[in-house]
Amino acid sequence: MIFVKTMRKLDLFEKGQQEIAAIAKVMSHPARIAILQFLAATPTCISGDISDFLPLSRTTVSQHLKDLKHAGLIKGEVEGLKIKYCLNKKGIEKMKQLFGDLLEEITPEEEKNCS
Amino acid sequence: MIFVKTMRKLDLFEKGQQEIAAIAKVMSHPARIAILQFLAATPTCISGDISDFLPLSRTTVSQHLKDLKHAGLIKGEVEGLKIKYCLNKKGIEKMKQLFGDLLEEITPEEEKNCS
DNA sequence: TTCTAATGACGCAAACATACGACATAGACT
DNA sequence: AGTCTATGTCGTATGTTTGCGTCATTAGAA
Repeated sequence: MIFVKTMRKLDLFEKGQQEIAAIAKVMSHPARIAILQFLAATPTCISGDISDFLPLSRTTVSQHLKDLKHAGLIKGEVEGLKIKYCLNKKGIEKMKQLFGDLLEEITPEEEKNCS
Repeated sequence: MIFVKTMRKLDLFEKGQQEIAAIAKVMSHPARIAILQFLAATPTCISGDISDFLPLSRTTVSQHLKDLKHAGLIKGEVEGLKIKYCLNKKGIEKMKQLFGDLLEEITPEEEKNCS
């Protein structure tokens, strides 16, 4: 493997670090947060009225949905012409555990503080 | 405010969504995760042997440290020529709470699942 | 069959992130 | 003063993300 100066070096890190970074990246845009919240709050797993709900074009929302789906945080289910989206319990749980473990690991103990 | 086609629309979202997205963005690179873990594991808040520890150039690590500092997750303290870095308890706690609240909010209840 | 509506895929332009070498600075040590 | 060392800043090349318009597809309606 040849590394050019500007090549990303993500894979030089540990698998756990890569995993949490990947899931954090998905959460790093307010639109995707908003989509997750919308799906959590909407009892009937309604499809792309998500586009109407967000201040973004339908195309852009579709893109964000793809990212969320790819990360395993949501699921899509065809229902005639429309598509029902909803949270993927398994993916959300996974994320919860990843973040939980990390946050526990990096909780500072008082005596280690510099100032 | 004029929006060109390609302008980011981050500020069209709610403040809470922006906050969590911003903190998630900081966590979205394995190098920064690794730095936080290193600081948590190193009792003596050691400075830039972080660069030696990571498979990145000193300049790049410095950049990541700046990002973490800017996000309030770490602190730097000058000590003669060297600089002691360590976790910022307050920032870590804040992140913990933000993620905790969100994860609780988007926890799917069984009956809402599509499939 | 033909029309319409919901959606994803493709491709572009602007903005942003990553990585690094080269330079600048500032403390410590002759 | 000069020199070395630890560090940050700047510029720059390349890669990635965001946002959207346009197109193709597919399911239902007429």
